[in-house]
Amino acid sequence: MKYAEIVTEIRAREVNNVFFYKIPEAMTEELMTGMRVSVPFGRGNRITLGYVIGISDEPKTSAALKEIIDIKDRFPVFSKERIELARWMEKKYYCTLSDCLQCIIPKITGAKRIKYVFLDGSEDERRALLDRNNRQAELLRLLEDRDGISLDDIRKKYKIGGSTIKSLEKKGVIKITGIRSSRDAYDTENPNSGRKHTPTPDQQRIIDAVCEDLDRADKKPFLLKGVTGSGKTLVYTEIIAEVLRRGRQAIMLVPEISLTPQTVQRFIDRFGSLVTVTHSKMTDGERYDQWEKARSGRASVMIGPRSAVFAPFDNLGVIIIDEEHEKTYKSEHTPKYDAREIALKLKDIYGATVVFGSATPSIDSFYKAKTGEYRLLELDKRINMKMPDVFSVDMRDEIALGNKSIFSLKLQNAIRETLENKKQIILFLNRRGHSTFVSCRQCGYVMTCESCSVSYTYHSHENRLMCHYCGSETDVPKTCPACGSKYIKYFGVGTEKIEAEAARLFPGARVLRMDMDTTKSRNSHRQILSAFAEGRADILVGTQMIAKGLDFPGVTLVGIVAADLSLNSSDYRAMENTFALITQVSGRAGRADSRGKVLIQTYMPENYCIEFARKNDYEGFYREEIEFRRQMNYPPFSHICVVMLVGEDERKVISVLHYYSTVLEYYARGKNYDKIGPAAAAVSKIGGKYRHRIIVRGQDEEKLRNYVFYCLDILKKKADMRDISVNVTMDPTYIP
DNA sequence: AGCACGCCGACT
DNA sequence: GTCGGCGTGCTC
Repeated sequence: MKYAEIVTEIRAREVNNVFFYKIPEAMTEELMTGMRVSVPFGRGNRITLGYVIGISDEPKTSAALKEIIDIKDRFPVFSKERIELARWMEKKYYCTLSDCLQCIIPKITGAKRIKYVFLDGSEDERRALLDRNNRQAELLRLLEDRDGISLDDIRKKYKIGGSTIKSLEKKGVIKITGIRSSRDAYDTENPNSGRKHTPTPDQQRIIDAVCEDLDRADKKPFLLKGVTGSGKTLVYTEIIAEVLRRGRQAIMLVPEISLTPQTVQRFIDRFGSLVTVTHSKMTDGERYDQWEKARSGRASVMIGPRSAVFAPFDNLGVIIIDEEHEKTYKSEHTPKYDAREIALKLKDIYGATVVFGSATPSIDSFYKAKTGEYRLLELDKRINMKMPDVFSVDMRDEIALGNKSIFSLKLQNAIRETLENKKQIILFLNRRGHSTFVSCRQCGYVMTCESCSVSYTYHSHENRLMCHYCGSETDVPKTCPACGSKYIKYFGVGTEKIEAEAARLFPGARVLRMDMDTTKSRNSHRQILSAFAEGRADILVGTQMIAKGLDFPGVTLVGIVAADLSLNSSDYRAMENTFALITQVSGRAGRADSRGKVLIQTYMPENYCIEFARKNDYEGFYREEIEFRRQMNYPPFSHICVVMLVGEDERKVISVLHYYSTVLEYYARGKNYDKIGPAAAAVSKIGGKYRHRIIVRGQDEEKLRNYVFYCLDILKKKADMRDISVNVTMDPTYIP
C-alpha cells in the first residue's frame, strides 16, 4: 500500500498541513507527485481539491486514513523543484502552502476545442446531393477543396446557417469534430524576418560576460546598468539565443506597462513560435494555453510580468529582469512574493543565470553590486540618440510673478514653441482624476469616503466623486454636508485637470489622456499609444504608464508637472522613486534626430534628488542617497518588517496589536530590534476595515523574519484573533 | 475555510 | 417536547 501526501486547496492557516491519504490499488500506476486529486475532507467528507506533494510507503500519522477519490490531471502540474519552491515561499512570505502552489500555476481550464466540419460518408452519397443547387450542395463543394472548415467560418465567412449543417450531418455526409486549439494572443508563427541587428563592441562585451557564466557552477547575479536607449534589448535577445542553443530555456520579465506590442515583437522576430507571452489582461484560458505551451516544450522563452517568473521550464538557463527597480515585481497580494527573490531562488534550484537590468537600478541592487554580491555591467552610451536638455523650474518664482496656473510660464512657452514646430509633447503627472480633494470653504470639511479614511477624488468626466481605494462613487454635494454652506471648492490637481487646462490654454492642440481611467478596456492602451505615435494628437497627458519604454520620435518636449508629489511621500524610498521616475520620463524626449527638452516643475529645485536627476547623474545620486540610508539605518543597512492587523472592530484591532507589541518586547531578549508604533496605517480604514500596523527593524533579514513570525504564532495562541486578519510585508515598497 | 456537534431559548 | 440560534473544535 502506498500513501499520498496531500495539501488541500483550502487557503487557511488552520488546515495548512500535509494530510495522508490511501492510494487505491487501481491508481498506483497513474498517480504521480505534482498531480491534483479530489479527496474527501473534514467531518462531512466534502469533496475537496488536493495537491499531491509526495508519495510514501509509510503514513507518518496515527489518524484513520481516507482514500483518494480521483485524479484530475494526466501529467503532474508541479515538478518536484516547483514543490520545493512553494515550500520555500511558504516560509519566506508567511502564507499557506496552498497559497504558494496556486500562485505558481495558472487556473487550469484545459485547452479550448474548436468545432470543425469534415466530409464523411461515400462519394456517391454526396454526389446524390451535389447535383442540386442549394446551400447544402454549396457547403459540400467548399469542403471538397479543403481539409475541414471551422463551424465559426461556415457561419460568418460563408454565411451558411446551422440548419444546413445539421441536416447534412443527419444524412451522414459530414461530421463535426472538436479540434484542440491554442489561444495565441500574439502571432508567433509569422515573425518579421527583417534586418538582423549586430551588437556593438560594448554590447558584445556584456553578452560574452553573461554567456561565460552559463556553465559556471557558482553563479553570481549580474546587474546591467544601461541608460535608456543603450540597446539593452539586443543584449537580452543575444543572451537568450545562446541559452536556447544550449538546449535550455529563458524567462524574460518586464513591467506590465512595457509589455507593448513593439517590445514583444522584437522577441517574436528573433525566436518565432518559441516565444510565449503572458500579461494581466489575458483570460484564464489564454494564460493557461501559454503556460501549457511552455510546459510541453513547444516554447522555450517566456515573456511576461511578475507572474511569468513561474514559467514551467525544467531546464532553466537564464532569468532576465528588466527595469529591475520597478515596484511591480513585488506582489501586493498573498503570497507577497518578490519576483527578484524568486529568480534568485530559481538560480539555486536550476543553476540558472540571473540578469537584473535597469537605467536607474534600485539602491538595494546597486549597493549589492558595489559590495560584490552582484556583478556590475555597464552600457553608458546611447545608440543614435542624444540626451535631452533638462531644466528645473522653480514654482516659487511663478507664485511671486503672480502665475497661479499649474503650468509655469516657461512650460507654457515651451509648449507653444513645440506646437509651432509641429512636434509632440508629453505632460506627466502621477495622479489621476480631476481634483484630488473637494472641500467646503466655509468650514473646511473635506468630502471623505465613508468606508475608507481617504478623501474623494473628483472625476470631471463622470462628474462624480470617487474613492481610489475601494472604488465607491457618489454625487458631488450641492451644499456642505457639515455646515450646509454652498461654497464647495475643488483642490489638488490630477491628469483630468491637466488635460482640461492644456486644452484651454492651447485651443488648437489635440490632447490625449492616458491613465487608469482611460485604459480600462482590453485594447484602449494600444489605441491611445498608436493614435499618439501616428501624430493624431499633439499632447499626451498621463500618469506612470506613459513613463516607460515608449518610443515616440515626434516628442521633443516633456513636462513633469509636479515632481514634488512623490518626493513628499513619507517613505524612505521617496528619493529613489522620484529619481527613477524623472529619469524615465525624461528618456521620452528627443529619441531620434532632434534634441529634446525636459522641464521639471518643482518647489524644491535644490533638493539633491531633483538636482542629480536634472544632471542625469545616477552615481552622484547613489552616493548621496546611500549615505542618507546609512545614517538613518534604512535598507540596505537594515530590514523593515511591517505587521498590519485589519478588522472591523477598531478597538479590538488596537488592543490585539498592543498585545503583539508586548510579545515582541518579551522575545526580543536584548537583541537589536527596534519598533516603530503601534500606529494607525497611512490609510487607516479601507472598505470599512480598520488598519493598524507596527514596524519592526533588524539587521539580518532571516533573523528578523523568524522573530516576527514566531511572535505572531505566540499571539495566535494567546489572543482572540477572530475577525482580525494579519498582513506581513518585508521591506515594503511603501510604508502602509 | 467549512462543517458537525452541542448546548441554550421560544415556538407548533 | 423540538427547531434552530451560533460558539467551539477538528479536518489525514
